[in-house]
Amino acid sequence: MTPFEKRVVELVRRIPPGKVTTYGLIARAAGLPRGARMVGWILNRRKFSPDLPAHRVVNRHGLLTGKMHFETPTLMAQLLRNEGVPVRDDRIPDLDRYLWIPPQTDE
DNA sequence: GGAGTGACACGGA
DNA sequence: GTCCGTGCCACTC
Repeated sequence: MTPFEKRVVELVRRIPPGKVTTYGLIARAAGLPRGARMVGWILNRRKFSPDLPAHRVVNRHGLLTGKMHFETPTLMAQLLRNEGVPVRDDRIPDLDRYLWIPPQTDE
């Protein structure tokens, strides 16, 4: 459990329902501006824990790239819709509208 | 030690 | 909006 992983988990847990954020933003907020891939890697290891709403994390295009890593390929989009986030064709049309900017934890 | 890979981002066409 | 090439950090052969 590296400090970076902790920050990523903390940030993801802080994402309010009905909102989503991107790997790049989380990576940057966690202190690794170029570590977007690491975020996905960490979430993949942590899988989908109740304390880790990974379904609220999408890529910069609003595409649900991580859906394949959930219990079912449709679970991710299902959870988002359940929180009020419209999902069309495995992506969020109005991403900018539901985007949540994570706070800097790199103090 | 080196090469390949991944839930990505960015710039250019 | 899309596709392609490059850079990024950490992990696994």
